[in-house]
Amino acid sequence: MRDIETLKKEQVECSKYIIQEDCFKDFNTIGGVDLTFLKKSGKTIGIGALVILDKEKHVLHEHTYEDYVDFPYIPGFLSYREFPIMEKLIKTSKIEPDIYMIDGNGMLHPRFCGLASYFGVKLDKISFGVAKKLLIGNVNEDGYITLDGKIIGKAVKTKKNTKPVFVSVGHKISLESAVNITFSFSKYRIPEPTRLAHNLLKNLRKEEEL
DNA sequence: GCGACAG
DNA sequence: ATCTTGTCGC
Repeated sequence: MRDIETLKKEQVECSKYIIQEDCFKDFNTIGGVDLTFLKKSGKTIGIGALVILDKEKHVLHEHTYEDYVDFPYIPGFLSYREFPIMEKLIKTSKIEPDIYMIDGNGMLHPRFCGLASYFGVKLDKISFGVAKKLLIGNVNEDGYITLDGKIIGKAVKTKKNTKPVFVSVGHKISLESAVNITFSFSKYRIPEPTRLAHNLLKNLRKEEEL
């Protein structure tokens, strides 16, 4: 595994290519991406899931991809643990969604390059992140999250009387659109795309462990 | 050194 | 994230 300082430099470099504007006029499908991990004979295995929905929240396609994982989880470096499988996941999918919703952060990151942005820039895809916990930054009264004087995301209440989710730009989309899409695909606290991807993995595991 | 810390 | 049952509450 590469040196942490080298990885930091790569993240800073990658952040320079992020486009915070909508590179689309409209879209028809959105794909939720999530991963789960398990141990097999001492080795860590990761399984990625992609669930594609239409605007009516109807599932159009489901796909999974499994492989070994060597990189550990280090806050701020999630990309190096999850991206390899995510890349294979979408490249082996028969259907490609217009936009990707990733379980994690985009620019809401110490070096403005979280998993959703890394994914978008590396694969040249439209993407944004939705995280369940705040990684960094300060939330103001309007929900906007700032870091070094820059707006890096927004705390969004997708469901009343519950904790917010943290939305941020991944690549080729504006924060406003990412937030609007998050709202339009929310039924529960976690928006449907990533929630269903998570459930797919949960059920997949329940079946093969019996 | 202390505390924080996506999944 | 994962290990884990029932249970209190909207």
